[in-house]
Amino acid sequence: MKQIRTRFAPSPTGFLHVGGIRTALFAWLLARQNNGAFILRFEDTDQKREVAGARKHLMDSLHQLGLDYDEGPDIGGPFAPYTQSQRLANYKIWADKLVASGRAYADPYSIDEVQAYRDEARANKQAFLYRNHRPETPPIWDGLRPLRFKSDPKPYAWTDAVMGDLQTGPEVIDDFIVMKSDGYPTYNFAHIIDDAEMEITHIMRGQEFLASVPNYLNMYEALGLTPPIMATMPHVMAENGNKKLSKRDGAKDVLDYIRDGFMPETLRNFIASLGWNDGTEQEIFTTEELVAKFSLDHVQRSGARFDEKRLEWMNGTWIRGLPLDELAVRVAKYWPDEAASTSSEYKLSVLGLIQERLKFFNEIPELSRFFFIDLPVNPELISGNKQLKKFTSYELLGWLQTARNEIADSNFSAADLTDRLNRLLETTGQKPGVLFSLIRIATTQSPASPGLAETMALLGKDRCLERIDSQSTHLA
RNA sequence: GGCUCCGUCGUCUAGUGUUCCAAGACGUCAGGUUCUCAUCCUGAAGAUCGCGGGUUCGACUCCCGCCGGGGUCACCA
Repeated sequence: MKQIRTRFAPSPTGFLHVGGIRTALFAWLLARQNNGAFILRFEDTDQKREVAGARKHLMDSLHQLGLDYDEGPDIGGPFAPYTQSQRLANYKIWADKLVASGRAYADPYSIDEVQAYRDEARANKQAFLYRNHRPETPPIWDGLRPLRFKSDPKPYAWTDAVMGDLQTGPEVIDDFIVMKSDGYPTYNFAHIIDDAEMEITHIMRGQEFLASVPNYLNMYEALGLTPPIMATMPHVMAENGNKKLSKRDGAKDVLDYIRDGFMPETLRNFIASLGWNDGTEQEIFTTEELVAKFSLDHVQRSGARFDEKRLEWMNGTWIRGLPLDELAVRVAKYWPDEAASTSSEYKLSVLGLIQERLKFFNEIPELSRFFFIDLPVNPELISGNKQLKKFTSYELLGWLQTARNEIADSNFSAADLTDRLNRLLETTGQKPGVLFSLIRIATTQSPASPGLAETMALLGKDRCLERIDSQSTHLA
């Protein structure tokens, strides 16, 4: 059996959002699952749209998501180069073939003339077809005019690995441009040549190309090539509205998610779940499971909406599933500045306490800051507390002093603190909701914290007593 | 407008003719776990399967029409 070869072929015009990376992920999964090859190719035939730094950014995105490619612009491979602007000679050969066989001709019209035809079609509420204006005696192609495909309009029926059986009539076939007047090929032509020369077996691409497929089929015929298997992915839609996810509408760079502390495992799991499932009710998939279970015929035909809440939930699940020491390695650069001088043992303990409430790594500073520095006393924490605001400062101060005395000679193990805190409930006659809230606010100056005893144990006696004293001074 | 794809809880999905007055997950709400936040557990609300016709003993599942949404009709990909 022929080796399965898939490719991801972006144009270096910007970053990759979730919709874009999904196409890459599916192509990667199919290759890995079949022991095939995954290829990266840059489609840079429109120099005007090129964005500086986009190539590197694209490769970084793939690397950071763990979608390693076997052949590509930077690493080469048996069919190098993998950048279209470096393959101009290849396209020229095939274009000449087309001319020689009478299947391509120079476009004699000016841009304005073609536009006039287009406007006319639009005014008549018809689809524009260039071939309705196909010149009878086109000039010799000199490379300065666009070269057009002389299409052979006919109906097509084909099978898309995702969409199933599809068919169209001859009215969608047209004389599209093969070579632009600047000497570069169009995507429509170049990708066909490259995929053939690079022996690509499966083409995955977005739904926006579906309408062009019959034209490609027509071109494959004219070139005497066998089309690869085509798999059309439904769109990933933006959270609001009915539009597909796009940079214009604020789609986020996948690298931003990585930067915010979403794990690659999560991203792979989540992005795969947008439009694919294995037919069961499983939600969490390791990448190994994804590779083993992925299949094109389980890819959804309808568009999927991107839901960031679900992403956060999934990342939290992945974070909780990680061994503490491994999590520590991953979050190393997410600690607040104030943690710089603390030991890794201390940070590991903090991490142990906040692991279960972490949704993404960037939340670490706000969740952990009070473990590293003394936050200023914030009176609103008490005045805004439903339980505490009913009491006078005098009452609160009294309980705080009682508490201070009780814990002053504790060994500050979590167990001992728990005992003493329980004892305090009896001596003060207060509910935990009152007493513990008070102590928690005093020792953390934060609206929320991990369990009180564990938090205090980790903070240590000196810090706790000092903070209780600061709070007391404010109440007095 | 032509062509084309899609249409199950707010969201992601399960469901390929009789087991579905439709299942799971996220989110939401309520309760429990000696404080908060989170986790975990329990429960609730939430889709007349876009609408209307067929076919069939039986349809979310097949067929037709309609409606709604998307895509495309570039010397962009």
